[in-house]
Amino acid sequence: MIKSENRLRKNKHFIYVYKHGETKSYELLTLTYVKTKLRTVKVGFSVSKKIGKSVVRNKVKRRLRESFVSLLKNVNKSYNYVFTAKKGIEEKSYFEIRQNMLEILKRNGLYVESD
RNA sequence: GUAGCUAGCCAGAUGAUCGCAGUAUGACUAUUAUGGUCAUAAUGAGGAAAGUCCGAGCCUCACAGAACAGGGUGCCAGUUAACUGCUGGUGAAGGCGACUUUAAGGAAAGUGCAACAGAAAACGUACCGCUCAUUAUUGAGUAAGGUUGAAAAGGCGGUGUAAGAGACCACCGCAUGCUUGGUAACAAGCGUGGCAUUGUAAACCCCACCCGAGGCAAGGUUAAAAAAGACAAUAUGUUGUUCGCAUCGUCUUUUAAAAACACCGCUUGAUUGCAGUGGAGACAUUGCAACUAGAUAGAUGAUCGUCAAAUACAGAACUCGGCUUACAGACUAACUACACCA
RNA sequence: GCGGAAGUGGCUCAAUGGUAGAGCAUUGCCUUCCCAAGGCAACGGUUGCGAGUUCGAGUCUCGUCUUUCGCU
Repeated sequence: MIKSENRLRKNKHFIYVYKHGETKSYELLTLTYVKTKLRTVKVGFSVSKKIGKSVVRNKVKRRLRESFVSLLKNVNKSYNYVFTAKKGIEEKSYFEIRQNMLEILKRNGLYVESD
Protein backbone atom coordinates (compact mmCIF):
# COMPACT_ATOMS: atom_id res chain seq x y z
CA MET A 1 0.00 0.00 0.00
CA ILE A 2 0.92 3.60 -0.19
CA LYS A 3 2.54 5.23 2.78
CA SER A 4 0.69 8.08 4.35
CA GLU A 5 3.26 10.66 3.30
CA ASN A 6 2.54 9.84 -0.34
CA ARG A 7 -1.22 10.35 -0.07
CA LEU A 8 -3.42 13.31 -0.61
CA ARG A 9 -5.26 13.64 2.67
CA LYS A 10 -7.73 16.48 2.61
CA ASN A 11 -10.50 17.72 0.47
CA LYS A 12 -8.77 21.06 -0.06
CA HIS A 13 -5.73 19.32 -1.52
CA PHE A 14 -7.93 17.62 -4.04
CA ILE A 15 -9.58 20.93 -4.82
CA TYR A 16 -6.16 22.53 -5.30
CA VAL A 17 -5.13 19.85 -7.77
CA TYR A 18 -8.37 20.10 -9.69
CA LYS A 19 -8.13 23.88 -9.85
CA HIS A 20 -4.50 24.27 -10.93
CA GLY A 21 -3.71 20.98 -12.64
CA GLU A 22 -3.87 19.64 -16.17
CA THR A 23 -6.31 16.91 -17.05
CA LYS A 24 -5.63 14.06 -19.47
CA SER A 25 -7.83 11.11 -20.24
CA TYR A 26 -7.37 7.57 -21.48
CA GLU A 27 -9.52 4.44 -21.77
CA LEU A 28 -10.20 3.67 -18.11
CA LEU A 29 -8.67 6.59 -16.24
CA THR A 30 -8.59 10.34 -16.09
CA LEU A 31 -5.36 11.81 -14.72
CA THR A 32 -5.10 15.25 -13.18
CA TYR A 33 -1.59 16.37 -12.21
CA VAL A 34 0.06 19.51 -10.91
CA LYS A 35 3.68 20.50 -10.27
CA THR A 36 4.78 21.09 -6.68
CA LYS A 37 7.88 22.32 -4.89
CA LEU A 38 8.21 19.28 -2.71
CA ARG A 39 10.16 16.26 -3.87
CA THR A 40 7.56 13.76 -2.61
CA VAL A 41 4.89 12.27 -4.81
CA LYS A 42 1.36 12.73 -3.53
CA VAL A 43 -1.46 10.74 -5.09
CA GLY A 44 -5.19 10.45 -4.65
CA PHE A 45 -7.83 8.24 -6.18
CA SER A 46 -11.38 9.21 -6.92
CA VAL A 47 -14.01 6.54 -7.60
CA SER A 48 -17.49 7.94 -7.87
CA LYS A 49 -20.79 6.33 -7.03
CA LYS A 50 -21.46 5.82 -10.72
CA ILE A 51 -18.93 2.98 -10.76
CA GLY A 52 -20.88 0.78 -8.37
CA LYS A 53 -21.63 -0.09 -4.80
CA SER A 54 -19.23 0.32 -1.93
CA VAL A 55 -17.77 -3.14 -2.38
CA VAL A 56 -17.01 -2.47 -6.04
CA ARG A 57 -15.61 0.97 -5.37
CA ASN A 58 -13.30 -0.32 -2.66
CA LYS A 59 -12.07 -3.07 -4.96
CA VAL A 60 -11.28 -0.59 -7.73
CA LYS A 61 -9.48 1.70 -5.29
CA ARG A 62 -7.36 -1.16 -3.99
CA ARG A 63 -6.34 -2.16 -7.50
CA LEU A 64 -5.49 1.42 -8.40
CA ARG A 65 -3.37 1.80 -5.27
CA GLU A 66 -1.56 -1.46 -5.88
CA SER A 67 -0.89 -0.47 -9.47
CA PHE A 68 0.55 2.88 -8.45
CA VAL A 69 2.79 1.31 -5.82
CA SER A 70 4.35 -0.95 -8.43
CA LEU A 71 5.04 2.09 -10.62
CA LEU A 72 6.02 4.48 -7.84
CA LYS A 73 9.79 4.20 -8.26
CA ASN A 74 9.84 5.55 -11.78
CA VAL A 75 7.17 8.24 -11.56
CA ASN A 76 8.25 11.86 -11.83
CA LYS A 77 8.44 12.93 -8.23
CA SER A 78 7.74 16.63 -8.48
CA TYR A 79 4.07 16.26 -9.29
CA ASN A 80 0.85 15.55 -7.43
CA TYR A 81 -1.58 13.18 -9.10
CA VAL A 82 -5.29 12.44 -8.92
CA PHE A 83 -6.62 9.41 -10.77
CA THR A 84 -10.34 9.39 -11.51
CA ALA A 85 -11.91 6.10 -12.50
CA LYS A 86 -14.17 5.92 -15.54
CA LYS A 87 -17.09 3.65 -16.04
CA GLY A 88 -16.13 0.16 -17.15
CA ILE A 89 -13.11 -0.12 -14.90
CA GLU A 90 -14.95 -2.36 -12.48
CA GLU A 91 -14.91 -5.20 -15.00
CA LYS A 92 -11.16 -5.04 -15.66
CA SER A 93 -8.49 -7.09 -13.93
CA TYR A 94 -5.52 -5.78 -11.99
CA PHE A 95 -3.12 -6.21 -14.92
CA GLU A 96 -5.30 -4.32 -17.33
CA ILE A 97 -5.61 -1.44 -14.91
CA ARG A 98 -1.84 -1.40 -14.32
CA GLN A 99 -1.17 -1.38 -18.04
CA ASN A 100 -3.64 1.45 -18.47
CA MET A 101 -2.02 3.52 -15.76
CA LEU A 102 1.43 2.97 -17.22
CA GLU A 103 0.19 4.03 -20.63
CA ILE A 104 -1.37 7.26 -19.41
CA LEU A 105 1.75 8.21 -17.47
CA LYS A 106 4.04 7.48 -20.43
CA ARG A 107 1.93 9.51 -22.82
CA ASN A 108 2.28 12.59 -20.69
CA GLY A 109 6.00 12.19 -20.04
CA LEU A 110 5.65 11.52 -16.35
CA TYR A 111 7.18 8.04 -16.38
CA VAL A 112 10.96 7.91 -16.27
CA GLU A 113 12.43 4.76 -17.74
CA SER A 114 15.19 3.21 -15.67
CA ASP A 115 16.82 -0.11 -15.07
C1' G B 1 -37.30 -43.25 -2.13
C1' U B 2 -40.11 -38.76 -3.57
C1' A B 3 -42.41 -34.34 -1.96
C1' G B 4 -42.67 -31.19 2.09
C1' C B 5 -42.35 -28.68 6.99
C1' U B 6 -39.69 -26.67 11.29
C1' A B 7 -35.26 -25.42 13.91
C1' G B 8 -30.07 -24.69 13.85
C1' C B 9 -25.06 -24.03 11.76
C1' C B 10 -21.03 -22.49 8.13
C1' A B 11 -20.18 -18.19 4.78
C1' G B 12 -13.89 -20.80 1.45
C1' A B 13 -9.22 -23.20 3.62
C1' U B 14 -3.98 -23.22 3.30
C1' G B 15 1.59 -22.12 1.79
C1' A B 16 5.20 -18.41 -0.13
C1' U B 17 6.66 -13.16 -1.47
C1' C B 18 5.40 -7.85 -1.28
C1' G B 19 2.21 -4.16 1.27
C1' C B 20 -1.76 -1.19 4.91
C1' A B 21 -4.11 0.11 10.06
C1' G B 22 -4.08 0.85 15.17
C1' U B 23 -1.88 -1.65 19.71
C1' A B 24 2.33 -3.65 22.67
C1' U B 25 7.68 -4.23 23.28
C1' G B 26 12.64 -2.87 21.84
C1' A B 27 16.30 0.15 19.22
C1' C B 28 17.68 4.74 16.87
C1' U B 29 16.62 9.92 16.25
C1' A B 30 14.66 14.86 17.42
C1' U B 31 12.28 17.95 21.02
C1' U B 32 10.13 22.39 26.27
C1' A B 33 6.41 18.76 25.31
C1' U B 34 3.59 15.96 21.66
C1' G B 35 6.49 13.17 18.05
C1' G B 36 9.33 10.55 13.69
C1' U B 37 11.87 6.10 11.61
C1' C B 38 13.08 0.91 11.86
C1' A B 39 12.47 -4.14 13.80
C1' U B 40 9.53 -7.96 16.19
C1' A B 41 4.84 -9.91 18.00
C1' A B 42 -0.15 -11.12 18.06
C1' U B 43 -4.72 -8.77 16.07
C1' G B 44 -7.80 -6.55 12.04
C1' A B 45 -15.46 -6.21 8.61
C1' G B 46 -20.99 -9.13 8.52
C1' G B 47 -25.00 -12.66 8.81
C1' A B 48 -27.00 -9.39 7.17
C1' A B 49 -21.86 -4.49 8.65
C1' A B 50 -27.27 -2.89 4.11
C1' G B 51 -32.35 -0.35 4.37
C1' U B 52 -32.92 3.44 8.41
C1' C B 53 -38.57 0.88 9.74
C1' C B 54 -38.87 0.75 15.35
C1' G B 55 -36.76 0.80 20.51
C1' A B 56 -32.81 2.01 24.02
C1' G B 57 -27.95 3.67 26.00
C1' C B 58 -24.87 8.17 25.85
C1' C B 59 -24.61 13.80 25.21
C1' U B 60 -26.72 18.96 25.11
C1' C B 61 -30.90 21.91 26.10
C1' A B 62 -34.46 22.95 33.39
C1' C B 63 -31.43 16.17 36.68
C1' A B 64 -37.46 17.80 31.40
C1' G B 65 -42.48 20.70 33.83
C1' A B 66 -48.16 21.54 32.49
C1' A B 67 -52.34 22.03 28.88
C1' C B 68 -54.05 21.68 23.92
C1' A B 69 -52.52 20.11 19.13
C1' G B 70 -49.88 16.07 16.70
C1' G B 71 -48.08 10.95 16.41
C1' G B 72 -47.95 5.73 17.80
C1' U B 73 -49.91 1.07 19.81
C1' G B 74 -54.59 -2.03 20.15
C1' C B 75 -57.22 -10.51 21.80
C1' C B 76 -54.87 -12.53 26.76
C1' A B 77 -50.66 -13.67 29.90
C1' G B 78 -45.56 -13.32 30.28
C1' U B 79 -40.50 -11.47 28.90
C1' U B 80 -37.06 -7.32 28.31
C1' A B 81 -33.09 -1.57 29.71
C1' A B 82 -36.92 -0.65 26.04
C1' C B 83 -39.89 -1.70 21.74
C1' U B 84 -44.46 -1.70 16.51
C1' G B 85 -39.70 -7.01 19.19
C1' C B 86 -39.81 -12.03 21.32
C1' U B 87 -42.25 -16.43 23.96
C1' G B 88 -46.58 -19.22 25.34
C1' G B 89 -51.81 -19.39 24.81
C1' U B 90 -57.16 -17.97 22.84
C1' G B 91 -60.23 -16.94 18.55
C1' A B 92 -60.30 -16.74 13.08
C1' A B 93 -58.32 -18.23 8.12
C1' G B 94 -55.38 -21.77 4.96
C1' G B 95 -53.26 -26.84 4.30
C1' C B 96 -54.67 -34.39 3.64
C1' G B 97 -50.80 -33.45 7.31
C1' A B 98 -46.19 -31.80 9.86
C1' C B 99 -47.40 -26.74 10.29
C1' U B 100 -48.21 -21.64 8.69
C1' U B 101 -50.58 -16.72 8.70
C1' U B 102 -53.16 -13.15 11.56
C1' A B 103 -53.25 -3.95 12.20
C1' A B 104 -57.77 -9.51 16.24
C1' G B 105 -60.81 -3.00 20.93
C1' G B 106 -65.60 -0.16 19.90
C1' A B 107 -70.79 0.24 14.54
C1' A B 108 -76.51 0.65 20.80
C1' A B 109 -71.60 8.05 21.46
C1' G B 110 -71.92 10.73 16.89
C1' U B 111 -70.94 11.88 11.50
C1' G B 112 -69.99 9.99 6.63
C1' C B 113 -69.95 6.31 2.50
C1' A B 114 -72.32 1.84 -0.01
C1' A B 115 -71.10 3.31 -7.88
C1' C B 116 -74.07 0.45 -11.60
C1' A B 117 -78.10 -2.82 -11.23
C1' G B 118 -82.34 -3.66 -8.25
C1' A B 119 -89.05 -2.85 -5.68
C1' A B 120 -85.87 -1.86 -1.70
C1' A B 121 -78.78 -0.55 0.25
C1' A B 122 -81.15 1.34 6.25
C1' C B 123 -86.37 5.53 10.93
C1' G B 124 -88.28 0.75 7.37
C1' U B 125 -90.04 -0.44 1.08
C1' A B 126 -93.33 -3.80 -2.70
C1' C B 127 -91.75 -4.27 -9.46
C1' C B 128 -93.37 -9.23 -11.15
C1' G B 129 -96.24 -12.17 -7.76
C1' C B 130 -99.71 -14.97 -3.99
C1' U B 131 -104.73 -14.76 -1.33
C1' C B 132 -109.53 -12.53 -0.22
C1' A B 133 -113.20 -8.90 -1.46
C1' U B 134 -115.02 -5.94 -5.45
C1' U B 135 -119.03 -1.38 -8.75
C1' A B 136 -113.75 -4.67 -12.84
C1' U B 137 -110.30 -0.83 -11.28
C1' U B 138 -109.36 -0.66 -7.19
C1' G B 139 -109.10 -1.93 -1.69
C1' A B 140 -107.16 -5.09 2.18
C1' G B 141 -103.74 -8.94 3.76
C1' U B 142 -98.86 -11.01 2.74
C1' A B 143 -93.42 -11.43 1.76
C1' A B 144 -93.48 -18.26 0.10
C1' G B 145 -91.26 -17.74 -5.00
C1' G B 146 -88.79 -14.59 -9.08
C1' U B 147 -85.48 -10.51 -10.88
C1' U B 148 -80.44 -7.25 -9.21
C1' G B 149 -76.12 -7.10 -6.58
C1' A B 150 -70.14 -7.93 -3.24
C1' A B 151 -74.03 -7.73 0.38
C1' A B 152 -81.40 -8.43 0.65
C1' A B 153 -83.28 -8.88 6.87
C1' G B 154 -81.58 -15.82 10.60
C1' G B 155 -80.76 -21.21 7.59
C1' C B 156 -83.03 -26.08 6.37
C1' G B 157 -87.26 -29.27 7.07
C1' G B 158 -92.11 -29.63 9.01
C1' U B 159 -96.87 -27.83 11.51
C1' G B 160 -100.09 -24.18 10.23
C1' U B 161 -103.07 -20.75 6.96
C1' A B 162 -107.63 -17.81 2.45
C1' A B 163 -102.51 -16.92 1.07
C1' G B 164 -98.52 -16.45 4.25
C1' A B 165 -95.25 -15.30 8.21
C1' G B 166 -90.25 -17.75 14.28
C1' A B 167 -96.99 -17.53 14.42
C1' C B 168 -95.44 -22.66 16.38
C1' C B 169 -91.87 -27.22 16.54
C1' A B 170 -86.96 -30.17 15.85
C1' C B 171 -81.74 -29.33 14.56
C1' C B 172 -78.10 -25.46 13.59
C1' G B 173 -76.58 -20.17 13.94
C1' C B 174 -77.00 -15.42 16.74
C1' A B 175 -78.00 -12.55 21.23
C1' U B 176 -78.41 -12.83 26.44
C1' G B 177 -78.43 -14.86 31.84
C1' C B 178 -76.36 -18.41 35.14
C1' U B 179 -72.95 -22.44 36.45
C1' U B 180 -68.26 -24.97 35.88
C1' G B 181 -62.98 -24.84 34.21
C1' G B 182 -59.01 -21.32 33.25
C1' U B 183 -54.49 -15.83 36.13
C1' A B 184 -56.87 -14.13 31.56
C1' A B 185 -58.32 -14.01 26.35
C1' C B 186 -61.88 -17.79 26.17
C1' A B 187 -64.12 -22.71 26.30
C1' A B 188 -67.96 -26.23 27.82
C1' G B 189 -72.83 -27.08 29.85
C1' C B 190 -77.90 -25.53 31.22
C1' G B 191 -81.79 -22.02 30.54
C1' U B 192 -84.19 -17.67 28.16
C1' G B 193 -85.23 -14.62 23.83
C1' G B 194 -87.36 -14.70 18.73
C1' C B 195 -83.44 -11.99 15.68
C1' A B 196 -85.70 -4.95 11.72
C1' U B 197 -79.40 -4.50 16.34
C1' U B 198 -76.93 -4.57 7.49
C1' G B 199 -71.74 -3.68 6.20
C1' U B 200 -67.52 -0.39 6.45
C1' A B 201 -63.19 2.32 11.74
C1' A B 202 -55.87 0.01 6.72
C1' A B 203 -63.40 6.49 6.44
C1' C B 204 -63.60 10.56 10.17
C1' C B 205 -63.93 9.20 15.02
C1' C B 206 -64.59 7.11 20.41
C1' C B 207 -62.12 4.43 24.42
C1' A B 208 -57.54 2.63 26.91
C1' C B 209 -52.26 3.04 27.21
C1' C B 210 -47.57 5.38 25.51
C1' C B 211 -44.53 9.57 23.37
C1' G B 212 -40.34 16.69 25.61
C1' A B 213 -36.69 18.11 21.40
C1' G B 214 -32.30 17.40 18.80
C1' G B 215 -28.58 14.11 17.53
C1' C B 216 -21.31 11.72 18.10
C1' A B 217 -21.11 16.59 12.12
C1' A B 218 -24.23 15.40 19.76
C1' G B 219 -20.99 17.56 23.02
C1' G B 220 -16.24 18.80 25.27
C1' U B 221 -10.51 20.09 25.79
C1' U B 222 -6.04 23.28 24.32
C1' A B 223 -3.96 28.60 22.48
C1' A B 224 -5.23 33.73 21.13
C1' A B 225 -8.55 38.68 18.81
C1' A B 226 -10.88 43.03 16.26
C1' A B 227 -15.06 45.77 14.31
C1' A B 228 -20.30 46.81 13.74
C1' G B 229 -25.32 46.23 15.43
C1' A B 230 -29.69 44.84 18.84
C1' C B 231 -31.94 44.95 23.62
C1' A B 232 -35.16 46.47 29.46
C1' A B 233 -38.78 43.19 29.97
C1' U B 234 -37.25 42.41 25.83
C1' A B 235 -33.84 38.87 23.71
C1' U B 236 -32.11 34.04 23.71
C1' G B 237 -32.42 29.25 25.52
C1' U B 238 -34.26 23.51 19.57
C1' U B 239 -40.89 20.51 18.95
C1' G B 240 -46.59 23.66 16.42
C1' U B 241 -49.45 27.09 20.08
C1' U B 242 -50.09 28.85 25.17
C1' C B 243 -48.19 28.82 30.07
C1' G B 244 -44.14 27.96 33.18
C1' C B 245 -38.78 27.84 34.04
C1' A B 246 -33.46 29.40 33.20
C1' U B 247 -29.66 33.08 31.72
C1' C B 248 -28.04 38.98 32.34
C1' G B 249 -23.57 41.61 29.35
C1' U B 250 -26.12 38.53 26.53
C1' C B 251 -27.02 37.67 21.56
C1' U B 252 -26.39 38.39 16.21
C1' U B 253 -23.34 39.53 11.87
C1' U B 254 -18.46 40.17 9.40
C1' U B 255 -13.09 39.20 9.22
C1' A B 256 -9.13 36.10 11.27
C1' A B 257 -7.05 31.83 14.18
C1' A B 258 -9.45 27.19 11.42
C1' A B 259 -13.74 24.07 7.79
C1' A B 260 -6.94 22.68 12.83
C1' C B 261 -2.69 16.69 8.40
C1' A B 262 -5.11 18.46 16.71
C1' C B 263 -7.03 15.63 20.93
C1' C B 264 -11.13 13.49 23.95
C1' G B 265 -15.91 11.31 22.95
C1' C B 266 -13.93 5.80 20.60
C1' U B 267 -14.63 0.93 22.32
C1' U B 268 -14.76 -3.30 29.19
C1' G B 269 -19.80 -3.72 27.14
C1' A B 270 -27.79 -4.51 28.97
C1' U B 271 -19.94 -7.91 26.02
C1' U B 272 -18.37 -12.98 24.39
C1' G B 273 -17.55 -18.40 25.39
C1' C B 274 -18.35 -22.80 28.47
C1' A B 275 -20.89 -25.21 32.49
C1' G B 276 -24.76 -25.41 36.28
C1' U B 277 -29.67 -23.93 38.35
C1' G B 278 -35.04 -22.07 37.73
C1' G B 279 -38.87 -21.86 33.81
C1' A B 280 -43.31 -25.06 29.00
C1' G B 281 -40.64 -21.02 26.47
C1' A B 282 -38.90 -16.04 25.52
C1' C B 283 -35.69 -15.28 29.42
C1' A B 284 -33.50 -14.87 34.31
C1' U B 285 -29.53 -16.08 37.50
C1' U B 286 -24.74 -18.27 39.49
C1' G B 287 -19.64 -19.81 38.66
C1' C B 288 -15.17 -19.96 35.69
C1' A B 289 -12.52 -18.00 31.62
C1' A B 290 -11.54 -14.22 27.70
C1' C B 291 -10.55 -8.97 25.84
C1' U B 292 -11.89 -9.83 20.17
C1' A B 293 -11.33 -3.53 14.36
C1' G B 294 -11.36 1.64 15.74
C1' A B 295 -10.00 4.12 10.31
C1' U B 296 -10.71 9.81 8.94
C1' A B 297 -9.75 10.47 0.77
C1' G B 298 -11.12 6.45 5.13
C1' A B 299 -7.18 0.22 6.56
C1' U B 300 -8.26 -6.84 4.76
C1' G B 301 -5.14 -6.06 -0.99
C1' A B 302 -1.66 -7.87 -5.18
C1' U B 303 1.05 -12.05 -7.45
C1' C B 304 2.19 -17.43 -7.78
C1' G B 305 0.72 -22.37 -6.00
C1' U B 306 -2.33 -26.62 -3.56
C1' C B 307 -7.22 -28.44 -2.02
C1' A B 308 -11.42 -32.35 -8.69
C1' A B 309 -14.11 -27.46 -9.86
C1' A B 310 -16.28 -22.83 -8.12
C1' U B 311 -17.23 -18.40 -4.57
C1' A B 312 -23.50 -15.71 -3.56
C1' C B 313 -25.35 -11.26 -1.15
C1' A B 314 -22.24 -7.77 0.34
C1' G B 315 -17.58 -3.37 3.33
C1' A B 316 -17.57 -1.20 10.39
C1' A B 317 -17.67 4.99 10.83
C1' C B 318 -20.61 6.38 18.68
C1' U B 319 -22.73 1.67 20.65
C1' C B 320 -26.37 -2.06 21.50
C1' G B 321 -31.62 -4.90 21.00
C1' G B 322 -35.03 -6.06 17.17
C1' C B 323 -37.63 -5.84 12.32
C1' U B 324 -37.29 -5.82 6.96
C1' U B 325 -34.84 -6.83 2.50
C1' A B 326 -30.54 -9.45 -0.56
C1' C B 327 -27.99 -14.21 -0.86
C1' A B 328 -23.97 -19.12 -4.47
C1' G B 329 -23.24 -23.40 -2.16
C1' A B 330 -22.66 -27.00 1.97
C1' C B 331 -24.11 -29.51 6.52
C1' U B 332 -27.03 -31.30 11.07
C1' A B 333 -31.51 -32.74 13.75
C1' A B 334 -36.81 -33.53 14.62
C1' C B 335 -41.42 -34.19 12.24
C1' U B 336 -45.43 -34.95 8.12
C1' A B 337 -47.82 -37.10 3.59
C1' C B 338 -47.54 -40.70 -0.26
C1' A B 339 -45.29 -45.13 -2.50
C1' C B 340 -42.46 -49.63 -1.97
C1' C B 341 -39.88 -53.60 0.95
C1' A B 342 -39.39 -56.63 5.52
C1' G C 1 -25.02 10.74 9.29
C1' C C 2 -30.09 12.92 9.62
C1' G C 3 -34.71 14.43 7.31
C1' G C 4 -38.37 15.28 3.20
C1' A C 5 -40.74 14.65 -1.86
C1' A C 6 -42.05 12.09 -6.39
C1' G C 7 -43.04 7.68 -9.62
C1' U C 8 -49.82 7.29 -14.52
C1' G C 9 -49.54 6.27 -22.84
C1' G C 10 -43.25 8.09 -26.43
C1' C C 11 -43.23 13.48 -23.64
C1' U C 12 -45.90 17.12 -20.17
C1' C C 13 -49.65 16.52 -16.69
C1' A C 14 -55.24 15.29 -14.73
C1' A C 15 -58.44 11.91 -12.10
C1' U C 16 -64.02 12.14 -4.81
C1' G C 17 -62.44 4.20 -3.34
C1' G C 18 -66.86 2.74 -8.61
C1' U C 19 -65.65 2.20 -17.05
C1' A C 20 -57.99 5.36 -16.23
C1' G C 21 -58.49 10.87 -19.26
C1' A C 22 -56.45 15.71 -21.71
C1' G C 23 -52.72 18.25 -24.77
C1' C C 24 -48.45 17.34 -27.83
C1' A C 25 -46.27 13.22 -30.59
C1' U C 26 -47.26 8.60 -33.95
C1' U C 27 -50.41 6.19 -37.90
C1' G C 28 -54.54 6.42 -41.50
C1' C C 29 -58.23 9.28 -44.21
C1' C C 30 -60.18 14.27 -45.86
C1' U C 31 -58.48 19.10 -47.58
C1' U C 32 -54.05 21.12 -51.26
C1' C C 33 -50.65 21.05 -57.54
C1' C C 34 -47.22 19.83 -53.02
C1' C C 35 -46.07 21.02 -47.81
C1' A C 36 -47.68 23.35 -43.33
C1' A C 37 -52.03 24.66 -40.67
C1' G C 38 -57.06 22.68 -40.09
C1' G C 39 -60.95 18.59 -39.74
C1' C C 40 -62.27 13.24 -38.73
C1' A C 41 -60.73 8.69 -36.73
C1' A C 42 -57.30 5.03 -34.79
C1' C C 43 -53.12 3.22 -31.99
C1' G C 44 -50.71 3.41 -27.47
C1' G C 45 -51.47 2.02 -19.89
C1' U C 46 -49.57 -4.97 -15.55
C1' U C 47 -51.00 3.43 -12.92
C1' G C 48 -42.41 1.61 -10.66
C1' C C 49 -42.66 -3.52 -8.21
C1' G C 50 -44.74 -7.11 -4.30
C1' A C 51 -48.36 -8.04 -0.52
C1' G C 52 -52.73 -6.62 2.47
C1' U C 53 -57.71 -4.03 3.82
C1' U C 54 -62.28 -3.71 0.85
C1' C C 55 -67.74 -6.32 -2.87
C1' G C 56 -64.21 -3.28 -5.71
C1' A C 57 -57.65 0.19 -5.06
C1' G C 58 -54.21 4.86 -9.58
C1' U C 59 -56.40 6.46 -4.74
C1' C C 60 -56.12 3.52 1.87
C1' U C 61 -52.02 0.52 4.73
C1' C C 62 -47.24 -2.09 4.84
C1' G C 63 -42.75 -3.60 2.46
C1' U C 64 -39.41 -2.77 -1.59
C1' C C 65 -36.86 -0.36 -5.93
C1' U C 66 -35.54 4.01 -8.60
C1' U C 67 -35.11 9.23 -9.05
C1' U C 68 -34.65 13.75 -6.64
C1' C C 69 -34.29 17.83 -2.86
C1' G C 70 -32.67 19.86 1.88
C1' C C 71 -29.47 20.11 6.57
C1' U C 72 -24.51 19.24 8.47
